[in-house]
Amino acid sequence: MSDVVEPFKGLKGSRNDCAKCSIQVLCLPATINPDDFERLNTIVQKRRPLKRGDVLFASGQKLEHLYVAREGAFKSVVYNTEGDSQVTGFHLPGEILGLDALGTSKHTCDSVALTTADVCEIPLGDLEKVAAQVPSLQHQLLKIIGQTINRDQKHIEILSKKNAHERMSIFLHQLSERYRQLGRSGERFMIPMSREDIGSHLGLVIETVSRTLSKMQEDGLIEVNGREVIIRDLGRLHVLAHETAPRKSA
Amino acid sequence: MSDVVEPFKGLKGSRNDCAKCSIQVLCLPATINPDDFERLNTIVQKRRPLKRGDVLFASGQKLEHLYVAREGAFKSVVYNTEGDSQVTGFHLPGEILGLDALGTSKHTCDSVALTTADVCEIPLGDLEKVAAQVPSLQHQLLKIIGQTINRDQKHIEILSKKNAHERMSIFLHQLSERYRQLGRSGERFMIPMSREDIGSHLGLVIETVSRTLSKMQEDGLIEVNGREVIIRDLGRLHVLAHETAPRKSA
DNA sequence: CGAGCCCTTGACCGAAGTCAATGGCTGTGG
DNA sequence: CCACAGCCATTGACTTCGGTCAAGGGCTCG
Repeated sequence: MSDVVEPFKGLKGSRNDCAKCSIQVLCLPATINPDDFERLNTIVQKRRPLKRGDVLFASGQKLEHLYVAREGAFKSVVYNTEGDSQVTGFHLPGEILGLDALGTSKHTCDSVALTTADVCEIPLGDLEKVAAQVPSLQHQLLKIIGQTINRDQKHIEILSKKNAHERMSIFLHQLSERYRQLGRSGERFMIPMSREDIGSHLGLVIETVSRTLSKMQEDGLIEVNGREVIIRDLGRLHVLAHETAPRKSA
Repeated sequence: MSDVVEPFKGLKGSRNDCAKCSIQVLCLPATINPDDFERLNTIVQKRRPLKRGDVLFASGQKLEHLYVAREGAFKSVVYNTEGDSQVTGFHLPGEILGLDALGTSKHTCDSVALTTADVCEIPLGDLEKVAAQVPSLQHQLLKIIGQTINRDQKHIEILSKKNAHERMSIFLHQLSERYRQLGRSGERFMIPMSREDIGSHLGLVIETVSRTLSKMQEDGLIEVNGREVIIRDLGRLHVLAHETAPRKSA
C-alpha cells in the first residue's frame, strides 16, 4: 500500500524513520548538512498510529506539535456551535498538519483520520529553535506554510466561481495528481472520504456529488464503484479541471 | 481620514514612522527590546505612496518584500488565463501584504490600491535574518501568517455554506469590526470597493449584491447610499453574521 | 452637457438544493 | 446461515435561490 516514505537511503544514523519523513517535507529541496540533519532529527519525537475516525488533534486544543502525515488520509473539520460541520481540507502523506493553530496557538479545526494512518510529531517550540539556527530550514518552513495559503486561495477561487461539475472535475484531478506524486496510480484509486465529506469540502450536497459522479461516468470520463474511482480519460479531466469556464459573469 | 497609525509615542529615535508601523504589526503584543527594535528598524526601508488603481505588486513578480498597509485599502486579485478576475481578499491598514508569494517565491495575485494608500516595505531576506536572531519576532511572524490562514479558512466556510444574505451580513459585519478596531467608526463608513469587487469576493454577481443591500435597507438593518454605509442595527447584524443558519443540509 | 461608469430594479430561467423512496453493503445477533 | 439494523449511495420529482438579460437612473469627468 505504501512505499511512499522511503528516500534518504544515503543518510545513516537517523534515530527513526520518522525523522527521514519530516526531513523530506521540511527540507527538500533545500540542502541540509549532516549536522543540521541530526539536530532536526533529535526533535522529531515519535510517531502515532491512528485508526479510522481517530482524532489527531481537536478544535480548541493548545498548539504543541506540527504533524507530518506519513501514511493514510486525514480531513480537517470545523464545527459551528450548532454541531453542523464543514470539511476545510483533506491531507495525504507528506503533507503538514496543524498549521491552523499558528494564529491563535489553539487548533481551530479537528483533524480526523479517514483511514488507518500514521504521523510524525514535531514540537513547534523546538522546531522554531532549530529553524532560527538553520536558515534553509526556516526558509523552507515559510515556504510550506505559503503553499498552504496558496492552496486555500485556490479553493476560495473554486468555491466562488465554479459550478458543480467543474468542482468535481477539479477535485478528482487534484486527487489523481496527488496520488501520482506519491508514486501510486493516478488513474485508479480508492477515495478515502465519503460523499458527505466531499460535498462539504466542495460546497455541494451529497446528492449533487452523487449525481455529478454518475454523469461523469455516463460521459465516459470516469468509472465509479463506491469508493473506487477509475479515471478513463485523464486528458479530458485535466482540461475540465483547468479550463476557464466561468460560472457567473466573468 | 486617518489618525490610525499613531502609536508608540514612547519610542524615540526611530528612523522613520514606517518602522513604528511595521513594529506594531510584527511585534505586538510580543515584547521587543530597544536593541532588537533598532535592528528591525534598519531593515524597514521605505514607504511607497500609491493612488487608486496602482498595483503594489503583480502576479508573477518575484517575492522581494512583504508590505504592511499603513493607510488606505487594497484588494488582492487573481486572473485566470481568460482575463476574468477574482478578488481573494481586501486589506486595511495594519494588515500584511505579500504572503501569497511565500510558497513559490513569486506573487500569485495582484495587489491593487482601492484608494490612495501607503505601505511600509520589508525585504523578506532581511526579515528572515532578524527573525532568526529575535525569537519573539519569529514567533510573531508565524502567528501573523497563521492568522492569514485562519481568515482564509473562515472565508472557505462562508463560501461553501452561506447564502447571499448571510454572506453580505458577514461581510458588512467584518468590515465594521475592522474599522472599529482601527479606531474609526464601525457604524458609519465608506466602503472602498465597488459592488463588482464585493461580488467577486463573496461569490455573488453584482446584481445580487445590490439587491441584498437594498433588502437590508428595507429591513432597517442598514442605510446605503452608494459607497456610504450606515449600520442601523449593529446587534442584529452581529446575530445575522454569526448565527448558524445553514444553507444546504447541515 | 454628453459619454461612460456604477448601481439599481424587474422579469425570467436554470442549476443545485430539498424531500423522499429505494438499493446495496456490513456487521451483529438469534 | 439468515435476518435485520444502520449506513452510505443513487435516483427521481419538485422547489427555490440566485444568475442572466435588459432597461433605466444618477455621478463624475472631460
